[in-house]
Amino acid sequence: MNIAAVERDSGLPKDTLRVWERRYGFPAPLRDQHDERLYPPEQVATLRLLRRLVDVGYRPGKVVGLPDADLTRLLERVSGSAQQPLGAEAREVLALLGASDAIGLREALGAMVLRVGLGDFAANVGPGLAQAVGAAWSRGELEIHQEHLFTEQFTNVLRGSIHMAQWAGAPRSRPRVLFGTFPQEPHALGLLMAEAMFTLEGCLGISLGVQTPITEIAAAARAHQADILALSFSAMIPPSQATAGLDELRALAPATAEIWAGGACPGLRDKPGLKIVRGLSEIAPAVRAWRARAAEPA
Amino acid sequence: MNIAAVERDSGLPKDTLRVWERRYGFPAPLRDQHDERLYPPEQVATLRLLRRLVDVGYRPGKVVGLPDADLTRLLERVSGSAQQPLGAEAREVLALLGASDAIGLREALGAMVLRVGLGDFAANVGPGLAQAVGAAWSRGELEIHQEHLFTEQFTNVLRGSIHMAQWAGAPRSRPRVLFGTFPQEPHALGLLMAEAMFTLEGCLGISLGVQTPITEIAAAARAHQADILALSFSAMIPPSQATAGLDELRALAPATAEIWAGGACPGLRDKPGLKIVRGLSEIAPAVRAWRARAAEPA
DNA sequence: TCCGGCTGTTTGTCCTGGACAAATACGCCA
DNA sequence: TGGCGTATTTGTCCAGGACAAACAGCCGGA
Repeated sequence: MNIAAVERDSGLPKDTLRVWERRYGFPAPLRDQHDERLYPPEQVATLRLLRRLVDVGYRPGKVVGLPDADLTRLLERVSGSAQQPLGAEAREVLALLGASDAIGLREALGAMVLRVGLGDFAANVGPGLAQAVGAAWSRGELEIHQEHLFTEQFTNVLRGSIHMAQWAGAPRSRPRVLFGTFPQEPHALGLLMAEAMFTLEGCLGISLGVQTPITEIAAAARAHQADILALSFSAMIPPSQATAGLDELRALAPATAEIWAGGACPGLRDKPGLKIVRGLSEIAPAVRAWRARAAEPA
Repeated sequence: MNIAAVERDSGLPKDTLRVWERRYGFPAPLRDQHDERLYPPEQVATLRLLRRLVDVGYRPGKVVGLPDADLTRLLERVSGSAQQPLGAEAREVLALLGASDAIGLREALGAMVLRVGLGDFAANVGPGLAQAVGAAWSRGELEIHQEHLFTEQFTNVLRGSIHMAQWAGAPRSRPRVLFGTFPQEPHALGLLMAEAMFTLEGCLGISLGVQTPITEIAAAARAHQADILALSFSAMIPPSQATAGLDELRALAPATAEIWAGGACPGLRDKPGLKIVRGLSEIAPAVRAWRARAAEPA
């Protein structure tokens, strides 16, 4: 793999890959006949581990260069604290994915929504499933195509449920919420789960889908007279980019629109005009608080 | 805007921005107190125009450095030649997008499906709408966020219709069809329209979503015992990459699985084990032919 | 004991200018 | 007109230097 492929795969910018090599002696890629870096697959795998450790707060100088075994141990210590014993739902989903049973998977997910309700599903079960699938993938127990299958079926079930929720209950009302992700963020799952939570609260939601340029999110906020811009971040996105992008959006968006950011991206902080939503279950009370604020001055 | 922000916004890599400046004298960013590039907004807008011209085949050396008026004229010439008179549906959709009426748009698309039927919608109306929206965007009549809104609502309506179609009619049967796109191809619309056509023919469809690595598509073909691998290509993807990828997939996938490729990518050709589907309405007869072939040797 | 400010170190990102392979255009000949 | 070999264009890579922002560690005061 050449350096551009590794950048895509590991999420580490080319400059960082080169400077790590210079400073820490790792990665140590081979060279092709034209002296360009060629990364062996196992080094790319190690880089993925390092990326995750750095994301959770380890400093590169302390961990780059350590053998894989140590890195895995550190990661387990981190995720061990966050790791719950897998719920029955997660076990069922992993079993169906292992068997490549697409239809069974869709039916199982649909049944879960019906059993626990959309709110509980989107706020608790869904994130748990996504985390379990991601963890299984990073342990090598799932192939990429099985993760794709999960994403696809999960998306379908959630979209269908949101669609039904839009017609149920009271007619849609304010706040008008605009959903989107930044250009570097291709993951739609977090956005969809947030959309479900807002919809259940009776908000009027409009989604721009993933990977919308920041200037365009701001323009859409004006066009749709949005009250809230809801942005979703996965752990994949570098926190520095997320923060920089949020600052840029805050400068460009109308002052009447609040910006709410959430997701698995660590290191985000509240600022004037920017609200960090730490979990999906915070959305419902936050919407009620918004409505109280909106009613007050009137 | 610094160079990283411009890379995000224009889609042009940092290296390319610097080398254009060195070779063509444009962009000509200001410098901050630490000699780092600062791009004024109007240069970023010009870079977006250039990006689009390069994407449709112009060579950077010929267009970088030209004044904005010339670039706009060239862009108009490109989109003008492909322009057909707009149907009533397209005019309605463009009007709703212009008004940023998300709810009206969804209702209009839903009504279209009901009026002409899913098959006609997916095979004829849908591609026409997508083309009209793309053309309006390249003429500068639509903003990016309005195109995103269209994609999102179109996707929702189509997914909902496919979901209904799966429960209607005869129970799903072979061929088992696996849907996907190559890693460089992020567009899901073509794939969804194809999924609709196959579903209407009673096929058992399984989607991997977009941007699945080729090795993973092949692995999924085995896991799901797929009869047909359906790949979708937009005009964005370089034909050389598409051909190379299809050859690789043919080599990796099980011989029992046929590969069907379709979409707006020019220059694709039939080969042994590879079928090019030139239009969505070809899918129905092709599925019937597959079934006839499958029944014959038995 | 805890907290806020100060200082030294770490780290990511930017810089220049050079190089070359792949893609594309061009000229030539059949 | 169409196929083929050569010339040009173009994107991406390289090295090694620089510096600001983020961070850790220390210290003194409440």
